[in-house]
Amino acid sequence: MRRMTARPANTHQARLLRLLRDGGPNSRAQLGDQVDLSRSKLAVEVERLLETGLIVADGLAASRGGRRSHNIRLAPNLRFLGVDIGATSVDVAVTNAELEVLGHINQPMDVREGPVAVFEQVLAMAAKLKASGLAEGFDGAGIGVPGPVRFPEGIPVAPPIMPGWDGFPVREALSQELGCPVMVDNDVNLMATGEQHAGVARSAGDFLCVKIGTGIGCGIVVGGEVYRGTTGSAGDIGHIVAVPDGRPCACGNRGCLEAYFSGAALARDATEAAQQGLSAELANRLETNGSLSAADVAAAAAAGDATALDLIREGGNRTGQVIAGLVSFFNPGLVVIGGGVTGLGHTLLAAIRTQVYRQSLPLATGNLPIVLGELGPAAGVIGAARLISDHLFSPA
Amino acid sequence: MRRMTARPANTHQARLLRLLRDGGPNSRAQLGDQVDLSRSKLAVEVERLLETGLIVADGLAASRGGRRSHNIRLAPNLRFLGVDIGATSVDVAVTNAELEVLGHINQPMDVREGPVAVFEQVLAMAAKLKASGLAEGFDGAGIGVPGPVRFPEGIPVAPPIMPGWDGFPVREALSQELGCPVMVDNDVNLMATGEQHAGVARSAGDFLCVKIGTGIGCGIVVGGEVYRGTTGSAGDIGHIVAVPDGRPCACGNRGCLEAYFSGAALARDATEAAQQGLSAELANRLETNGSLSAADVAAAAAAGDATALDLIREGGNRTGQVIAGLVSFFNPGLVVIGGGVTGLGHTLLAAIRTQVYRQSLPLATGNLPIVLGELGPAAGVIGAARLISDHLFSPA
DNA sequence: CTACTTTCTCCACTCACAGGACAAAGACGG
DNA sequence: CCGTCTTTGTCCTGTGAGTGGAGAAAGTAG
Repeated sequence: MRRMTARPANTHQARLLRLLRDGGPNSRAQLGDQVDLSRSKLAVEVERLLETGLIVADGLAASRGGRRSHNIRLAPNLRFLGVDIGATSVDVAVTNAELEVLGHINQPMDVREGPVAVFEQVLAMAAKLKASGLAEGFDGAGIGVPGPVRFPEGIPVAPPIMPGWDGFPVREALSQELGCPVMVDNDVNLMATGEQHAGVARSAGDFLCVKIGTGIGCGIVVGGEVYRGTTGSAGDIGHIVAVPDGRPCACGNRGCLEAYFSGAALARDATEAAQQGLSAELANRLETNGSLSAADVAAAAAAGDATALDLIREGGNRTGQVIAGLVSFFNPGLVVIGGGVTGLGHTLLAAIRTQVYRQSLPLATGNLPIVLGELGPAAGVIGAARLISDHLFSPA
Repeated sequence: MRRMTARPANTHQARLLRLLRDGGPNSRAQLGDQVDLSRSKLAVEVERLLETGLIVADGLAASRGGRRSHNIRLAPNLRFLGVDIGATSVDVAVTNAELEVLGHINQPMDVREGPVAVFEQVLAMAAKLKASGLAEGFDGAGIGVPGPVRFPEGIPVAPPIMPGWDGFPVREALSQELGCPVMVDNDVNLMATGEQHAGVARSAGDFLCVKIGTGIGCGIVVGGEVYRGTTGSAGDIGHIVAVPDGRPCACGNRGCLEAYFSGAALARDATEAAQQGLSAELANRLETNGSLSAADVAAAAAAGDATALDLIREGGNRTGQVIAGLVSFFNPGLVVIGGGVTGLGHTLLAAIRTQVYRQSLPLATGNLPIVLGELGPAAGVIGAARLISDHLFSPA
């Protein structure tokens, strides 16, 4: 099937497409109220968009006391692919033009196997979603990778946990394979984008989105736009020094945040605690599973295990100390905590909150919500879909 | 005398005014090359600006092989007032429309005496500059204050070191007194603005400007625009925790950066060292002056005093550790070090560089210059003039 | 059937702007 | 001194985006 070929011809059309994406179907009159254009001009632009097939006018809305309006909506067959590549698993989802998730698959994977193997798996997952009848094809795809990206070109640069990806032209390669436009970004930035589009950060202008998974990263949003830094590594807070001359870290330095807290560090510390006989609960799980993960610690904590709770609290304290510094520096209007460890829930959140409210400036924390993300694993894929849709809904 | 009453009527005019401000006098043809407007349209806008008196056409430039061009320049009698209020002194300067400093006065002052007393002094200093013939009046004034500011209203909010200023309508009050438009910002932001306009940061898009004076602050520039945060306290890094559970700080917490390094901390540590007999050089100066300042430490260090050098190095290390964290987080393209302690020079810079290059991510530090500001005490007043000129050279 | 409301279309008019023709003013060679 | 070339600046007309009003279309309420 022939996919979306047209792009908005001007900023008015782009504006209209985004309104329809974010606000759902609308009449011409309602659109007119939002865009500050004369009805005549609006009608012209809508007509042109109808010609391109990007939007359709289907059926009439109920009357509101006068002539019934035509329902204008984005083409119902538009489909975006959202891909969120983590360190140990992939999420792939299909959305419609309104970025509603129609289907979502998660599979384990090892990012270190390199781009070729990973993309093979991603394409198979995409094919599976297609086969299930959710899409006839994709009009665009957004990809998140767990490392810094040279954004304009969509190429990972010097990613620590996925060395085989350095310099691999992700955007170009996937665009070729999928036959549609592709945009690539850091997974943390996409989580922030997702929470901004459909989650807790909907009304926030400047906010931070801390993702605690295998590692720790932070999405930075300034004035509604993701800030990526000079070389695309902004938000890479996992190796900020939390304790001067502290624990050795895998990166070669000492005292990095990730040496104290992250999915990996938590699993390691829990294993150690179990082996030292500090917690029967954890030892039990270790024996059953052969190894411990962050999820095990979460479960143990939920069961009331004191050691697990201590580990979470201590990690939260360290993380909170670092976030406190970032809050003083950046003065955000909101801090979102997300990622794989969200399962640790309110114990973690409480520890982080305590540190931030205690250490940051009162003026910066005065009215600062610190909350868990509300989209969970969907945040990344929604953010990815939003990324490509923002790109496609821009003047060509 | 009647001052500047007009404002640019549209973005084209604003653009032209800024070009003339930043690039100096120009012909219509040269302007046309820079603004991507047709000559006809350009001629119209220039004509209108000439009518308002914001620009003047004086004399003809030398021929470049054809008809001689008219020199277009900003009205030569335009004057901006730049005020930089520090903790212990004020800088006041007059600039022309091109933001060149025509006269600059510095006087000691205590910001804790409150806005009324301070403004009396500032107005006297402005009158002095006026009396010396540098200005017949001011077309606008920019003011920097050492604390957070609610920017749109120009009102300090909860400033720690100047409690008497909390909520004082600085912008409105000064605008009334001076009879011209006034803009207010944090002094650190203005230093960043100054270095961006006329200093080392001229070509930087995203950069940090760390000001080490009585306290420590950091100006954040994102995409060429100062980032102020949600409540105007962004960049307030003095009370970021450098050492968990470290030295007690005046703010009530422990281990704050300012407890380890700042003009005040350095003076205190030097006094202590002198009293403990660790340094003859410092003891000497203490006896002579009755007290020690950061400048004394700088002088002692310049004379080769080991204790002074150690103090600077140690402070630089602590500061560098904090900056390293910010560099990982923000991934700037440049870090500028400035403020009163610039006199500590390369000993300080070397310590900071060492820490940053050692602790931050290689990708973030790969091509990251860390340099001293080049404008010294003029940075703040130039930034202040730039602030008000940006405001006035915007469409009304 | 009339009065009123809301939605949408059509049309004439305005205005910003581009782009070319052209005038002004000088350099330079003969 | 004169023609030719170059650069600068002005004038004028055509075009296309956009506005705003008139009015048609399609309803509801009485």
